[in-house]
Amino acid sequence: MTFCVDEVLIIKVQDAVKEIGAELRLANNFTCGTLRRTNDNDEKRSQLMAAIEDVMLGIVRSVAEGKPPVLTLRNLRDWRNVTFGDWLELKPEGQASTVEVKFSSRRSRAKFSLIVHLLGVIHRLLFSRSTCTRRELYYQNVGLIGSQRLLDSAVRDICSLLNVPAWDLGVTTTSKGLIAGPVSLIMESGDVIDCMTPGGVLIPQDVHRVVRLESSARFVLLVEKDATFQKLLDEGMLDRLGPCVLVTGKGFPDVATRLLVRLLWKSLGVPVLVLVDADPHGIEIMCVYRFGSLSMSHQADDLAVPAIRWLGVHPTDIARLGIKTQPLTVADRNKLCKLMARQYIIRHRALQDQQSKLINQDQVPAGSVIRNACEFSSSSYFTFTMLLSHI
DNA sequence: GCACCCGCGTTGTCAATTTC
DNA sequence: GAAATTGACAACGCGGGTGC
Repeated sequence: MTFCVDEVLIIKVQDAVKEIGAELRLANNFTCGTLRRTNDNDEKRSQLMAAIEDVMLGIVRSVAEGKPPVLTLRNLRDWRNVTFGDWLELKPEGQASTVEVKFSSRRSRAKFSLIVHLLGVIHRLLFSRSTCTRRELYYQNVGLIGSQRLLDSAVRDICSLLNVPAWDLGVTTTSKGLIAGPVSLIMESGDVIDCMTPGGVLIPQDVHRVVRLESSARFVLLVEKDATFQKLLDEGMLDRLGPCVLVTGKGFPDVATRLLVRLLWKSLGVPVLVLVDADPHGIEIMCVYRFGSLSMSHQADDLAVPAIRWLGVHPTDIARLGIKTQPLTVADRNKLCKLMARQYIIRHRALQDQQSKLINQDQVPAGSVIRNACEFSSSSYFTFTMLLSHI
């Protein structure tokens, strides 16, 4: 059988785009999307500062009345606290189970102090219209915070308490994702980030300040690993697949990457395809992009892209493509069982079937299929092509 | 007052990744 | 290899409630 790799790649990706129902755009037709109105910012900032002052006043009142102050937060670690529509969503106050952070309790006193300290820092950030990364916050007061993990947890709790995303509070995370392709990000400041750069560009950590996108892309392709991302660029896939945008979160995607993918999908209206390994972690990474995560369930409507299409590698591809495998470990099986209990897997029969297949065959690919496929030896290139032809 | 149990918070560990 | 980002879970210890 003669295989023309270029044609298969191009035709099959186009088929996927058509199948999803999006309109294909001609290469020179630019799509523009306006994302946010910046004149809302001052009003929102004032509201947030008032909300923080209310929390502080509540604490002061408790102390004045001789009562130990308590912060009541929705529990962000309980799967029973999220509902699933198109993505994971934290139940509203009154319906979600809560945790109480009490100053009177020896266990939670440190957390209480940290949250109050951070509320003060955030108030100053809002007042001065500045931003700060979590890492910067951590190093500003290592003694009080203790560990980066505690800080992350406290920031998430504050977001849940105030019911706003962290970027609205001026707290950002250092981004690690990359983007490449015919897309320009126009920032609030007027700066333009051109992503048509060899090797891609680092996704800005202030994605929330992107006010406009311009692109001729017909689809967005998410890849799990940076090695795959670089290889696809080196092989000229941006041209060979047609105008498209490549994005990688380098493993589990950070907030900025997820936010940008969501913005690309919403503003350009193009299909989003994802390429991950056929192992429990690959599936979980795909689910984080598609449905959001538990601990960020209070911000999922800004981060989840429910229209994402799983391009592969599917567990059903393992036998069909003759991929080398190794037995599932106990940890793999445990991970799969927990994944299968999640609402989004239960609701999506196709995902459930793929996971069942993985458990039943008791095999996962040996090593990274995606990475190996992108080494582009004649046989692995064939494997990669077959994956795309499967969509 | 003591023993027991449950829930919660913290810590450690593991998974993916890259950079230095 | 260490340190950084993200995700999750298990184990442990402590506090508080309950029953005797």
